[in-house]
Amino acid sequence: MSVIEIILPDGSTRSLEEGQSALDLAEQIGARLAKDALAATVNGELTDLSKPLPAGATVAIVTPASAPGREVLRHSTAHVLAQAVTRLWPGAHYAIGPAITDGFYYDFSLPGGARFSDDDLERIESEMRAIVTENQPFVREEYSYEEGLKVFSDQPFKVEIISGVRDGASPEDASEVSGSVVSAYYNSPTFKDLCRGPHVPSTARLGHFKLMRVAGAYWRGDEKRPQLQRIYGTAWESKEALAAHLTQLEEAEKRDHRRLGQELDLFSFPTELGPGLSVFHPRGGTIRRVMEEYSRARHVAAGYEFVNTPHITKAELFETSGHLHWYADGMYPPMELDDGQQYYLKPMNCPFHVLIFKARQRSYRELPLRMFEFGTVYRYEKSGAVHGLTRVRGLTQDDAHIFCTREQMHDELVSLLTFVLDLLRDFGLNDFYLELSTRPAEKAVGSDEEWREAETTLAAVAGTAGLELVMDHGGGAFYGPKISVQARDAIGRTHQLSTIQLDFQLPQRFETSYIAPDNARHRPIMIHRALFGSVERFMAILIEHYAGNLPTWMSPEQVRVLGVRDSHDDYAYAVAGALKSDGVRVVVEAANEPLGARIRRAKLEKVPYILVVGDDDVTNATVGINARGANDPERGVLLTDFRQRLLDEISTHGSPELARGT
RNA sequence: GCCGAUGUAGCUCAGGGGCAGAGCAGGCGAUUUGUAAUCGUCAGGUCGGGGGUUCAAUUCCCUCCAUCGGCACCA
Repeated sequence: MSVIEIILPDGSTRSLEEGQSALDLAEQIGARLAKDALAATVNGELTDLSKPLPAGATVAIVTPASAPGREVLRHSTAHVLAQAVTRLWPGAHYAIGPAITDGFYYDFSLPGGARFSDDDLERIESEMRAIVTENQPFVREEYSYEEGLKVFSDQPFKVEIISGVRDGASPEDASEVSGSVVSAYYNSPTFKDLCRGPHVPSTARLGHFKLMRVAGAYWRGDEKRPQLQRIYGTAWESKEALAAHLTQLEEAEKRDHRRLGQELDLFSFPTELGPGLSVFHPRGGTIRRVMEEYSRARHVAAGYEFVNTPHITKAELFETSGHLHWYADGMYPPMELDDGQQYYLKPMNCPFHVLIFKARQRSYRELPLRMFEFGTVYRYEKSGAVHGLTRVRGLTQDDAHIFCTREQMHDELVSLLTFVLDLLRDFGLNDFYLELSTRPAEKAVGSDEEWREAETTLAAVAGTAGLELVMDHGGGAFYGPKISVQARDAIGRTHQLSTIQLDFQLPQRFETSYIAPDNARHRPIMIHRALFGSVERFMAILIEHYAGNLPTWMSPEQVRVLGVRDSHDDYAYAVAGALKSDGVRVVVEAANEPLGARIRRAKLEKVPYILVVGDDDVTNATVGINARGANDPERGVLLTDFRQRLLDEISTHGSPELARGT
């Protein structure tokens, strides 16, 4: 028997006999590692523990508490889910069941069109636990196409996958069916699944999982194909890791903007108005006003002109722009007037801004011409799509359109991108990456040359930001490609925020022109851009980012003053008056209740600064400061000092508690 | 739009074929408080809407609406 050398991740080498596996390697390294081992990476590729190792390979043992380890155990848990379902619903067809972030899912079609209900999850879960107890091995088998089709002849989704790869129709599945080899895993004589693997050695290695919910999902993600029953679950390497994940889900729920919007009295969705139509209460209205005022000031400084346009328009405008052709389904149906004229609620502001450009003849001297508007638009979102403030039917965009020459566009885009990122940072977001969305396969107008030029320009501009750039092929608008700024929030979720779109098409459709130095008409190009995207959605993202603890400059109520007894109320009002003269949003709550109760209420309302004033403060012109997120209150701070601290914090958009990490 | 779940007071929730419940919030009164809940009292409801079964429906059935979790969609 010949001996082979294996390289470990730290560069050291080990000798194994030919034909030995990663499990043998793990045993050689240590009993504990062998016990932990789930799978291996061989030359960077995940494989089963039992697979014989090739000579000279770099091998790492994959253990549960690692990203690849979790992926393997989640994927294996998905198989156990499928087996449990086939036991409980004989004749069930299973489609695909991958590992996903934090868990896994599996899609099924049940006999007789049966559907899972929430109660079924419990039954399925206990069946899964039985399978885990049975300690079933995962055994890999490989077949030719024809054998594979025979083995899975009673599973139509598997047959479709195998024959799709064989016929070259669905190359995306090629990894499950590599080359001409179909791979499958058996757990028991009764359950097998088409799968590229790898898997844990046995079901006994699983167990820290929980089924989360059932959902409908279209086969192949295609609305026109059958809807399957999807079960989502989460799975982890240990009881503790599972518990930590469930706790984290609860924490995320606590910062849900819909919940905080209710608790902090910011906004609501009166059922009288209809789905996706929000109203902002005074506190939410203040946050919104501060956001908008700050944005306006920055846009003025950046050379934008402010325009206003109506909410409805004749159909013709959106026929010319092309929106009606592509997006009629997403628009509110037209109002028909007596003379047969149709009017639409606007879903976009751009054509209006084009008309402003066209209102008179333009000279090259005016370019770049930057038109800004907080434009409220209405989109008929499908009923299942509306979601809090993040997906609504009436929204306000911080929308602007820049008209410039082709020569200007590159520099204009570069300075625009800087402007965008600076503004987002001022709102406390600072972890970004960029996405470049290119020409859609079908929904697109314009020539290949124009698209190429636009995409090349945007790619060059994106490169100047020094940020990670991700490609989103085919994700552009029908009239042009876009750069979008993606931001990670405080709990690591990413949100698509600002978009910058380059558009050669609308100026043509509207026959827009300016007079150039050569005294001839030239076509401007247009840049569409929104920084918040939608004011409503941006506010929702900020609320969740800060868990409702908005930085002082944005807080609806910045300071609340509490007298210890009602004999201190006069002083409390005097303190409030001084702060009000500084432009601070301050409220006094009179001493009708014990101090502790009033403090508690102010804390629950997430007021950044609670000032408590008593005898000492009246005498010494001081205040007691109980700052949001701070551990201990400060006593006896001179009012003049507090005013200065507060004004500094507000003007620098500071968030001391975020800095403290609370 | 599709699949599943949920809808009881302003909010959070209990109840389950036979008189509608709690805590918080709210009104009134008392209490005068130094850093996260003072006490008392009062009021508050077509049990999401409509239809059906029943002697009787908030409860069971159907349907519509809304919300939640997904899928699809997202200019």
